[in-house]
Amino acid sequence: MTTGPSVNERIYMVIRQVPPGKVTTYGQVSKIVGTVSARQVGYALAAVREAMNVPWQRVVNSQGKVSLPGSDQQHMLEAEGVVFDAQGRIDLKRFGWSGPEDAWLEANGFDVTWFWSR
DNA sequence: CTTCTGACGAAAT
DNA sequence: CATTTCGCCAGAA
Repeated sequence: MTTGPSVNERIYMVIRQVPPGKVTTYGQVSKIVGTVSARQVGYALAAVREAMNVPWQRVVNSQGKVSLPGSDQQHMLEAEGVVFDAQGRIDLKRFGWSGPEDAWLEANGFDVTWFWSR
């Protein structure tokens, strides 16, 4: 039997696909990975360390707000070109990530069904 | 081994 | 709009 990537590793794989200047949400990542809840994505991000090369700052909540008030998350995103409004929210229509390509999903063992039902 | 705790989201109330 | 409920990974003590 094959021991594939752990749940957290799968979550990191997806987040690493988010390009600079774009953001994704916990809910979006959970749907792409397919087998995890948004909460588990939060758990995974909490375990991220600098050496993992995971662009954790590009993951915001469904309201378009940063998850870590008081951190440099907002500044890091602004440095990539992401704009925040007066309420500290990001316009997901403009900066939201479209998601990985079907080819990437299939090449990495992810299910593409989430894409069909969007 | 057990218990605790953390970067969320959607629906119901 | 505020609050509650459930979902159930991984590391530390």
